[in-house]
This record gives sequence, structure tokens and C-alpha cells, in this order.
Amino acid sequence: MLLFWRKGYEATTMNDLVEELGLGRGSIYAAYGDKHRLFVLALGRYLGHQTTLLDSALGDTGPVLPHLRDVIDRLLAADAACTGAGCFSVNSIAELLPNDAEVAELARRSLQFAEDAFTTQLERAARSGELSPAIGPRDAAHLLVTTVQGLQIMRKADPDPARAAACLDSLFTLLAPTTAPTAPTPAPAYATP
Amino acid sequence: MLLFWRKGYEATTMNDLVEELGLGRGSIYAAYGDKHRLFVLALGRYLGHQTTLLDSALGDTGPVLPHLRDVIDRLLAADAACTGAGCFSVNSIAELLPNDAEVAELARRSLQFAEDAFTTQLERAARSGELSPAIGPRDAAHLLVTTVQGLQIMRKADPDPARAAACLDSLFTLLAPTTAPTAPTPAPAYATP
DNA sequence: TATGTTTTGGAACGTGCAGTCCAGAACGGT
DNA sequence: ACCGTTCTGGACTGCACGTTCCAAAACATA
Repeated sequence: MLLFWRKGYEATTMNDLVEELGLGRGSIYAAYGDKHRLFVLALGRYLGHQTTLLDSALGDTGPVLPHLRDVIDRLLAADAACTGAGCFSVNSIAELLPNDAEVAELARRSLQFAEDAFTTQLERAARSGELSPAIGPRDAAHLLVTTVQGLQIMRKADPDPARAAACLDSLFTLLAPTTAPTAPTPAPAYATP
Repeated sequence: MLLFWRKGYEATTMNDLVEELGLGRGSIYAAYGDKHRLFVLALGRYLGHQTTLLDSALGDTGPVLPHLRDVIDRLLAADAACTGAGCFSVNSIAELLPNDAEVAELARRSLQFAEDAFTTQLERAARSGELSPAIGPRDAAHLLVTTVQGLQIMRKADPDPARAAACLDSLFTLLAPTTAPTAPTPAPAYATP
């Protein structure tokens, strides 16, 4: 499925896929239906993998923001394995929406899941004072998701990982509360009221 | 050129373009060369238009952040004219990079221009105390450009303009310096031992 | 109006596409 | 070992693609 990822839907031919999968055309059609279905399946797998990564990585103890940052770094690194191709999901949204309802539904669900997961984490961050009071958890999560999407675009134009890291640094700095009095936040021992 | 914008490069056929432009095939090839050159020309025009919009809108007096916000709103609105198609530049980056050097060069230049323009503005903002001291003007500009790219992706998945506006609100709130003594901090007091 | 030149746009071309088909290989039950 | 069933994959099909070509229309000059 790397081809769909690297070249997009339209630019990938069935011949390419035959070569990549090592199967005959007939077998591919028998197993997956047509080209579009195969694409949707591939995208679904990719999103499932990303979702799993997110789901398993986000816990409910410890400092939130550094952990969140780490998870996002890992997501970006996973995409970077496919050098220069960016994020399969972002590429698909850009290429096929708003003309492909099936892909739209997949993408929407995945984005919603990410935003919800981030919101849960950031609610915890807000409770423990790790999140700037200037912004609510849900808004912060939405901004975070949006910026990560943007990062995936920017990386295609400039693959230097340092740029992406710097951008995330900036955002996470802004998301943290103004670091005047309680600089290191040693223990997030928060009480349940 | 709306077709390239709406459907992308690969999905747009020469037949489509003949119909859209109202010219014969021969005329198109005589005037513009091949399909790819035509695409590059169209993208160049689009980027030129965006650049002009940016260039003419950014002044050197008055409050920076609200004005910047307004300019970005206008850029988004210009793209929204082509309902649901998002941003031609973002779509092209996602579809054709890293396999198209010509488009890559165009996109890079345009992104660089936007970042530079934002940086100039944010330097002024920093001088007048409008920018949070937590972030430098260049980093803020880079983050801003990145988030706008992300917004263009998010809008394709969820075209509700309110979502994009809320996202920009969040970012600009974070970019502003902490508003005085932060009155409404309902911070659930966590103990620093 | 007559003539040399440019422009137009539809017909035609070769290629490569997505999708189908089927002979034979691989497999499994007995 | 036999044979009914499933699976495999290369040959094939019709079609639509990007591109080229050229007769005729439009224009410019005198």
C-alpha cells in the first residue's frame, strides 16, 4: 500500500499494485474488489494503525504535555518511514475530498478520534495546571490536531525534521501556562475533589 | 483552472480543460504546452494572487495581531469561494510532492514568502508588546503558516467556517501576551510540595 | 477584394488504463 | 492416487487518456 501513500490514488496504476503486491490482477480483484475499494482498505488499515498507536500511548498518569509531545513525535516518525511521502491520511484528504464520500467518512472519524483523545489528555492537563488557562482543553486539542495536519503538509515541502520539531516546540510552549512561579511542576499530585 | 483546483492534477483530463476553457485541444497545446505546464502555470497564477493579497494587506502601522488575523481570514475566504476544494497550493503539495520538482519549487517559494511576511509583522508586534514573550517572531510565523496549512486540510474534512475561526481564535489567543494578571483563573489548586 | 499568415478546433493516433476471463496449478477430502 | 473445488496470474478487452495533425476559418496587409 506504500504506492497509494507515495503517489496518491490517481497516479497509482493497477500494474503498479500488481508489481507491489506480487499477485496477479485477477487475484487482486477477487480479493479486494476494484481499485477504489482497495484504496479505502489501505487507508483504513493506515488509520487503524495510527489510532492504535494513539490509543495505546495515551495513559492517565504522569505529566501530560511532554507525553503528548512524545506521542506526536512518534506519529510523525512513523510517517517519516515512508520518506517524503508525508501522511497518507492528509494526502488522501487533499487529493480526494470533497469528491469521495467514503474517504471523507474515514478521515472524519479518524480526526474526531484524535481530537477526542487529545481532549481527554488536555482535560487532565488543565486539572493539574499543565495547560495554559488561556485556552480550553477541547480548543487546544482541535488546534493541536490542525497543526499536526499542517506539519504533514509542511514536511512535504521541507522534509527537515528539525523544522517540524521546532514548530511543535513553539506550540507546546504556548500551550503551557506562563512559566513564572511554578516552573518545573515537580509532581502533578492533583486531588480528586 | 478551477478544475485543477477542485479535482487535482491527475483526475483532471484534457477533455475537462477543453470544456472549461472553451478552446480546442490544438489551441491549448499551442498556447501552453502540455498538461503539466498548464498546471504549473495555473498554480503559479494562484500563488501570485495569494502573494499579492498578502503583500498589499500587510502594512506597518496599527495593531498587528488583529490585522494579521483579518488577512488570514480573507485568504481563507478567497479559497472558500471554490466550495469545499480547500487551498489549491495545499492540495498540490499533498498530491504531487515529493515527485514533482517544479511544483515543489513554486510551493516552497510561496511558503517562504508567507513566513517572511508574517515574521516582519510579528517582529513589529514583539516590539510593541503585542506578542507573547514566550515565542520569537520567526517561530510564531512558522507556526502560523503551518497552522493555516492544517486549517486548509481540516476544512476539507469539515467545511464549517466556525471551526476554522475557532481554531484561529485559539492560536491568536495563545500568541498574545498573557492578559495582565489573568483574572478568571479558576485553577483547581494543585499543591506544590 | 486578393493573398499570405496565423489561429482554431475537431478528427485521428498510439498508448496505457481499469477491469474481465479462463486455462491450469494448488489444494483437500476420501 | 483420484477428482471436485478453489485459487492464481497472465492474456485479453474496450475505452479514455494525452498528444499530434491539418483543413478550414479568421485575420492582416495592401
